Amino acid sequence: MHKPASDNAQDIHSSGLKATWPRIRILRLFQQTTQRHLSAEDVYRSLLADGEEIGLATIYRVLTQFEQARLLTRHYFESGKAVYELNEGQHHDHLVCMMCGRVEEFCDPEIERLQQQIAERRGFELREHALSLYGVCSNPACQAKARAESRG
Amino acid sequence: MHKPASDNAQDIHSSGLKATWPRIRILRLFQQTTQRHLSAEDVYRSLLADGEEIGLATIYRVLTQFEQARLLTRHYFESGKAVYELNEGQHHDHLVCMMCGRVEEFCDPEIERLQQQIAERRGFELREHALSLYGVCSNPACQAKARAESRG
DNA sequence: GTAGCTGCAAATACTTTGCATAGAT
DNA sequence: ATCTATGCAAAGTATTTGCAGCTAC
Repeated sequence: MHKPASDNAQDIHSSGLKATWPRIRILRLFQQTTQRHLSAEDVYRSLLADGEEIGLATIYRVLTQFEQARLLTRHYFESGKAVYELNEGQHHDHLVCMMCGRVEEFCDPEIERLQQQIAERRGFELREHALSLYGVCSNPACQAKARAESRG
Repeated sequence: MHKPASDNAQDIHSSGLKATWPRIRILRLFQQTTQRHLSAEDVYRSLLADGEEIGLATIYRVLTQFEQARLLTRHYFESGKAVYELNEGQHHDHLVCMMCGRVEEFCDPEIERLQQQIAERRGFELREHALSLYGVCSNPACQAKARAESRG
């Protein structure tokens, strides 16, 4: 049985999940989109725009399963709603623009080391962490918006 | 007009809010409780247990106002629901036990400095940040629970 | 063939809002 | 007296679940 080079069905299958069409499409979306961080609603609308009508309930279920299978990771970003991103093994943190919502990623080994040290010193066995920086990005539109808000 | 030494009505009043009974009780709860981080529901139940029946809607409104007035700060802690804590001016980050939910606070100037540096380097004007470490605390019950879970 | 998956609709959890009444200054 | 706050109930968003039919293996 031959499979296309970029077939993600294997990734799904090796997580103990059946390689169904909705799952293949959802995973592919994360692999191909330029917008790395997507909410359930974002996924629903993206697929719909692509001609795939997949029920929201299914999307929520699949995102949860993918997170448990460590294909995706989940974040909250102070927004009260979850966003997911492709888990590519390498840990990283986030820098979020409060004006346009753009998210950049970074990883600072020194910060990682200090975190580990802090946890140890307090008798915690560190399992994971979330560091998000919020600010205003270099886009002039964002800076203008920020000024307008502070006047507001 | 005299007021008791620890009267928090002033704090409320100087934020442009009327010093009403619900507000006084809610702020006092944060000032006196040992559990620093409370959700709206937590506040509702604490006050109820104390004989104060204050509507949930009011609690949500007051928490939002207090946050805007910078008397409280809000966090999400990856839980999908907001928790608030007293804002005592000094910034700090959080260390959360994934087993018992206990939250410790810490502040590491070196991490703060590195964050600032990372934001600058990418042209972001840093406004705020959230760093939460998740792990298992030193309580033996938590460690046992962690082992049980990993056995699945 | 069968265990596991999907869609739908209903349920749940958290939070916000409209409106009439009550309260603070 | 006036402007604001509260309580209730209803609406809104985000997410989960029960169930009957469909699909991958």
